[in-house]
This record gives sequence, C-alpha cells and structure tokens, in this order.
Amino acid sequence: MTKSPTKAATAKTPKPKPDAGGEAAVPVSNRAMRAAERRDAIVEAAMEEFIARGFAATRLDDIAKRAGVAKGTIYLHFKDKESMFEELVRTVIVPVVARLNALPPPTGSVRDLIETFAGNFLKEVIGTRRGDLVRLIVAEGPRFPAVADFYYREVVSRGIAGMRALIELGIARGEIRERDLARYPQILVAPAMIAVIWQSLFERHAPLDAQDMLRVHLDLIFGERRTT
Amino acid sequence: MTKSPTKAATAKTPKPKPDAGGEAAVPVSNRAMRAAERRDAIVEAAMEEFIARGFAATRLDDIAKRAGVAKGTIYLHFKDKESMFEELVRTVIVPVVARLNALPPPTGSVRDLIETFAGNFLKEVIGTRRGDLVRLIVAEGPRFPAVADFYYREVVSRGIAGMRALIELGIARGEIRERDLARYPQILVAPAMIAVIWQSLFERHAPLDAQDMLRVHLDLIFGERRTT
DNA sequence: TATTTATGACTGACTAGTCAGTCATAGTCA
DNA sequence: TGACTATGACTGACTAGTCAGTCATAAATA
Repeated sequence: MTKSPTKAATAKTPKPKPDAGGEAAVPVSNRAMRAAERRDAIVEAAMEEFIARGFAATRLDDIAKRAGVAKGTIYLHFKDKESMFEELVRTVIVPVVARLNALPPPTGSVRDLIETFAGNFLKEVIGTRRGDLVRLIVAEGPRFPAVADFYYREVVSRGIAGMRALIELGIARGEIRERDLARYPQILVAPAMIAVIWQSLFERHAPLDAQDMLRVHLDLIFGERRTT
Repeated sequence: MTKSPTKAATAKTPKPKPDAGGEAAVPVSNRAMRAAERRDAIVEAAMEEFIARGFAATRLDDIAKRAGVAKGTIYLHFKDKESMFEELVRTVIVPVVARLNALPPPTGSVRDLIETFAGNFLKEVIGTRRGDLVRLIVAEGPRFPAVADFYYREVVSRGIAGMRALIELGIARGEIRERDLARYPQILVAPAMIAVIWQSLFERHAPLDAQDMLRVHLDLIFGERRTT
C-alpha cells in the first residue's frame, strides 16, 4: 500500500514528472503532497524493518533504501530513530483504534457482536503486518515506556473496557453464565492474543486455525454451540 | 575497577584461599570448579542484560562487568554473542522442563491437577525472571529461529500435548463439557500467557491478580465454581 | 532567481571479537 | 616437603568495522 508507483524507482529517476494528465486531485500544493507521500513511504519501510529486526538492530540506511529516499530525508520528518519508532507506532495504531471504535452496530445477540468483532480482528490483525506490530510492541515495550504507555492507553485499556461492557451486557441478558468474567475481560481476549503470537513464532511448526479456535472459545463462554 | 590482585571482587566467591582439605567433596579440580562458577556468573549476568535491553542492544562489556569477569573470558565459554544467547535460553529452560516432566502425581480430579499446575506456574513463572525470559523469546524468536525451534520443541509442543491429555481425561470423566477444547489446548493456557505478558508490560498501569483470573478461567472450563 | 527540499558522503562514537601476555594453580622432581 | 616448571584460565588494550546523525551541495519548485 502507498507503494506509490512513482518514486519507488530509486531516487535516481530523472523524474519524468510530467503530471500532464492532470494527476487528478492535487488538494494541497504538489510539494506538500509529495512530502506526505515520502513520509508514508518512510513509515511503511520503517515498520517493515523494525518488525523484521527489532528496534536496535534496524539500520536507518536500510529504511531509507527501502523507502526509496536518502537517509537525510528521514531527518526532515523525524527527530531521531527513537522518536521515529514512537511516532510509527502511533501512526499505525490510531486508525485501527478509530475503526474499532466505530464498530458496534447494536444488533443481535452479544455473541453476535463479539463474533463480528472477532471476525474483524481475525481479518485485520491475526497473521497480518498489524499482528506483527503487536508482537513488536510486546518485544520493545519495556525499553520504550512511552510506547507501552501509549499502547496501554489507546488500545489495551479501551479494549478491556469495551469487552467488559459487552460481557456485562451478556450477563444481564443471560447469555453469559460466568459472572466473574466481567472482572477479567482479558480472558475473553486471551486466545486472540495467543493466536497473534502463535502465528508470528510457531506457524511453520504447527499452523493454527485461529478462526476455529476462537469459535470454540466463544462456545466455552456462551454455553453450548449455537447452530451455525 | 582497579585490577589489583583480588579481582574476584564480585559477589561470586571472594575465594581467598583454595583450602585444599576442608570443603568435603572437591570432585573436580579447584580450577575447573572456578571456571564453572564463572560460566554461571556469565549466564546469569547475560540473562539480566538481555532481558533488560534485548539481544542487539546488550553490550558484552556490560555482561562482563556484571559478571565480574573480563570480556575475553566470555569467549572462553561461548563462541560469540549469538550462540551465547542461544545457549543461555537452553541453560535456563532445560531444568524447568525437567521439573515439569516430573510433575503429575495422578491424584484427585482433573481440575485439581490443573489447579496445582496453575499454582506452580503462578509461583515459578508469572512475574519472575523466567516470565521475562518468555517475553524475551517472544521478542527475539523471529530473529533466532534456533531459539524459537528449541522453545517450540522443548516447551510449547510438550506443554500443548500435556494439556491436551489432561483435557481429554477431563472430558472422559465428565468434568469438562466442551469437547472441542481438546483440539485447542492453547485456550486453556492462554490466560496464563497473557498474565505473563501483562506483568511485564502493564503491571504499573493496572496490576493484575493473575491467581484470581486463572481461577475464573477454570470456572469457565469446568462449569460452576467448586466450593473453595 | 530565491527559497525550499532532498541528497549522500562524511564524521565520530561505539562495540564485537582478538590475542599477546600474566599469573595462580597443578604437576614434577630432588 | 620445598622448589621449580608447565598449564591454561584470565585479562584488557586493541583492531576493524558499524551506524546514527550532520551538513555542504544539488535539485526542485515558486
């Protein structure tokens, strides 16, 4: 994504930048647009590299090369490697949170709600780049309190609160038996997190059918299986 | 640190005198003994540093200093930084696995067995150095296939197999309703893993009563709470 | 042309790994 | 037993290399 067809071809390109055809929308100045494009390319490249090598072992030269940009350009957008990492996490996570917040169409049973949510999670996180980001946060969190704080505030605490609300609704409606579950929404989420980590580490040893696993887990919580 | 004669300054063994006689059994030569001691000191120091900083950001100089040893000494025991890391993981994990293998005294209900197991896990892993090691493996696994392989082979696959056996026993005895659980022992273990990670990352934001959480989870699996 | 933006060669700090030399200990002999 | 030699564990200064961050210069843009 954002691979932006153009500049990708190394900085070498003499820039056949005719823009003749009218390049569609040019909302901001052409210049600002290209700058934003570059920033995105850098973020994407950095994400790739950080996930693959971790913070300390990632070289800015590699990020620059992958982004098709000179190293100095990175410093036009970010103060240093560390703050780049922190901003990166924010940049990638914020839209996901926004999407999840706009989720619940209050229809059907609580189980349906949660199942929909799990489906989205499955599609959008487990086994994707974003899943790897989660693993990266787990990995680097202790060395980046700012990242851990941010992640807790924006993702974990909200997620826990949302899940708790759903659980309480489920209890009130009689869908969920175990009343103590509301005290530990982590239990509801745990298998999904495990699936994320499993895919990163052990997929090649023993592939995991995350979807099916989550279904079994929901059966456990909501009682007997609902007829599919 | 002042090279002076008593460089042994580390807590490790002032060892002012070899005292030939006393010391009951001195099976190996004094020399070999001290070498082994040093190796242990290095392993311990390396564990500390790797957990705190991750593989790439850890300096061998720091490990040496913490172990009270010169840098060159490390290379008498390990080929290089990478294989030191790998051996370290083995060294720390093997005894734990050994202990777990010698565990189940086949008494009581399946729930009792699992509860005992969870209690041990709580005491020995969650919130301890070993828990941090687990997080470290999650963090570095993708960059150290050898470590991930080892961990999968020695810990994960055995743990999953063991849990599956317990679950099947529980189903056979009618203690566990959800038959599909046997296909995903991960579900049984997930909250414990989450607890490990939570303690590492979010304890200061929101402390987690892991013991209580695991109890609730078992209630979920085994049906109504058993009278404590 | 003047100004803004991008480049990449360069620098300086830092570190994994080496190795010639030291010295406590084990071994040998008178 | 005491003296003398051999061993090899240990040391730490050093080398060769790496990489984050800088900045003079070039390119693009207005």
